[in-house]
Amino acid sequence: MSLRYSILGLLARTPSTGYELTQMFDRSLRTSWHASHSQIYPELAKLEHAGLVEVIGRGPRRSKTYGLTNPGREELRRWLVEAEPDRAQRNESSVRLFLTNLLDPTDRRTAYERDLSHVEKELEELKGVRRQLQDEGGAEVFAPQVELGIRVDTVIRDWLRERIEDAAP
Amino acid sequence: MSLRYSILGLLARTPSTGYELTQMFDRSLRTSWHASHSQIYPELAKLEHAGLVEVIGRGPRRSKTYGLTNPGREELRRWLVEAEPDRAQRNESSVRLFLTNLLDPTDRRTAYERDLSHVEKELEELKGVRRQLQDEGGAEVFAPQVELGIRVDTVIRDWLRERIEDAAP
DNA sequence: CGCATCATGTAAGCTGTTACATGATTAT
DNA sequence: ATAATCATGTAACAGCTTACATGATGCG
Repeated sequence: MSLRYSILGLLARTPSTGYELTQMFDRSLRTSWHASHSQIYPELAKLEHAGLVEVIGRGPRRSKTYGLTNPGREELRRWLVEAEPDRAQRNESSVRLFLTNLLDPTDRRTAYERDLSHVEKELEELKGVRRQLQDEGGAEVFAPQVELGIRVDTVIRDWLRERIEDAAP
Repeated sequence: MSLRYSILGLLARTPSTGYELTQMFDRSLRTSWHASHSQIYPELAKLEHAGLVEVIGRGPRRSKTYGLTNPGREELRRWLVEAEPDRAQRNESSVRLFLTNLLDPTDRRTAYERDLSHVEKELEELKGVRRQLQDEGGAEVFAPQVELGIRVDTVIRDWLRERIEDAAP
């Protein structure tokens, strides 16, 4: 159900086209929920059918801008506050971090180094976003979420550095 | 593919029955990858067919203990070291953490407090596991992973506390 | 003997991925 | 013109969930 509510959540902030939602999933939500356009367009159609979103404008190239309806806003609120969260996770990176310890020291080091450079890159990106938000000076709703991403990535980065040092001669 | 490799990873440590694997997914891997028995049994059958695991013993109640074959061990290594990681995430808790900021202050507080008590519980559990490992004194392979879980949960806990304080009068 | 738990499986339906397909608009 | 990117969709297949189904063993 997260796809559905992620879409409602993004539309709660700004009315958007399916194409724009696809980009937002790639940018803001990529560390929470991944979705591609082939899933987003059909889901938007279902949500419209259910009366939770509606087309509030049409632009060039047959683009349709969707916005939340009041029932949509209420349904999002209900899910966030009242629905029992599904804590089940499915995170390949985390599986890898878990299993990498089974490798021999050389392979382990290779794997951890690859992960480290990825996390370092992601950290830089997030810090870039934070800087941008600070420069804009506005009260961006998702600023704390960016901060959380930075802190989590920092913890992972430091842990990876320790693992690599432990493996050193 | 993570299910497949998670199973290979667990079997690399200890030969196990499908039932035992189901429990391990629930305990050790629950923060990385969730899987239920209805997925695990068919996957074991596929892995056996592919020659990556084999039945190395039979116990009471028709139980079958599976172990890794050499090709299985090699395939696990290949995946961990050579395969390009899929970084896409799909984590409902994270979606909730992200979208909760859209709620009005009262609802937001409710949602964050529910999350906080969940994380605090999970943290206590992980610290219990760490204590156990220390008491055993052995060199448990997954001790660093437990440590990482504790650090990540600590960061999330502190972030949630800040969010709740920010919302306070 | 009855209940809990161990233990394994299957099937229908939903969710997600990859690939295919098409057309509109803008920039060079 | 033509290439890039904007923009929306569909279809086949793989992965996952929920529910159904069955039987064995150990304990009180």
